[in-house]
Amino acid sequence: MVEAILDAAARILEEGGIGALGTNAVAQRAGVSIGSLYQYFASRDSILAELIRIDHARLLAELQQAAAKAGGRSLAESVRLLVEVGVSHQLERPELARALDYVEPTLSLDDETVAIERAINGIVLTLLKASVPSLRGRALEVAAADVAALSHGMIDAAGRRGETDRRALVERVSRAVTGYLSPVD
Amino acid sequence: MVEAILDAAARILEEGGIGALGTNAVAQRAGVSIGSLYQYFASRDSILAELIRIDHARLLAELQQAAAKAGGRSLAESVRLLVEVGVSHQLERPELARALDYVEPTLSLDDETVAIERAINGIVLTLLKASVPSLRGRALEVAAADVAALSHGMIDAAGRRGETDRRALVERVSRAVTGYLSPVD
DNA sequence: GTCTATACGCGGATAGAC
DNA sequence: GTCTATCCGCGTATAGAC
Repeated sequence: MVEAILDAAARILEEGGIGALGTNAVAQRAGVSIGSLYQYFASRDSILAELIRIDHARLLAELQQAAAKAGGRSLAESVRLLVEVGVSHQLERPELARALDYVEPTLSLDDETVAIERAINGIVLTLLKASVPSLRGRALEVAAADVAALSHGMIDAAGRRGETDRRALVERVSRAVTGYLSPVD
Repeated sequence: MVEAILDAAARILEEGGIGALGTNAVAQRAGVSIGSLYQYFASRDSILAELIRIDHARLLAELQQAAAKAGGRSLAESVRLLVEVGVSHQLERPELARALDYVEPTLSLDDETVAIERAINGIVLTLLKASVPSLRGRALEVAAADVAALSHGMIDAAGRRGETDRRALVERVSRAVTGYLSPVD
């Protein structure tokens, strides 16, 4: 039931954007009544918050796997592994990812989601710390934010253009990241 | 009058996001009645479209100036000049820029706005064509889209974090762009 | 637990007075 | 041309039957 509602909400989001996500639409799409929906979700926003939590949790798990695999390898290889995760995650459902990205800052997220986001940021920080020792303190944090933002920007734009060649995209994003980092080193 | 309405709409957008932009709110903020508003704008969306048109026209004008100034200089210097324009444009009113960015794809824009966007893209294409001769055809277009997207991603994220040091940001974005392009050359 | 029916408010848009 | 008043539809959320 909860599953059906979240699934319906995700589909509506990627087809019509945030403006199309109404409780009536979700209930109808999920094949349940509006009354039943409100037994499992307190509000429309709580549906969105749950979608975000699940999405981020999946991303974190994939990143942790990739980070474990990257342990000890070169910066270029490590970057590639993490970028692969980001690309796959975003290109799987580009419209959905984009809609969630937009709405996320406007929502009050629960503690668990906040913790997940901190953990994701931590993975990038750890990688940079290990691979680019000259980066420390605030410069390290800025660099982590920058590589995340430039990767995300490129991947999101590629998704909007309908790009489907993940290999090529991974290649270009990895190049941008290492290019950004190399003069620092 | 038109001016007052657009100004009010812009302020509401940057304070409350797209969800707060209602015709009633705009009219009240502008100090005019809802009836008068509808004499100058056919719908809520037409207000948004006009905001976007004006914003893009200003950006284009600034980019054209920068491109003229960049003529003949090195790739690094040319990139820096254009990035400076992008950073200044976005950091002037970060929330507004972000809201317009999001809503833009969902609107049906008039021909003039479309032409402006093509012209903006053309400036980047021209720069890359002149500075990186090895880029041609589709690879050139992809590279232009990539540098625009990675710049925009970094600048937008910096704006969201409240970063105000434009020099430092210009420096980092320029580094990312040239880093992305250098292995191609 | 799930349904139908409905209350409630809000936002877009219009009518008509001045 | 600008105003006030209002219509209308939609979306959230709830009440109450089954």
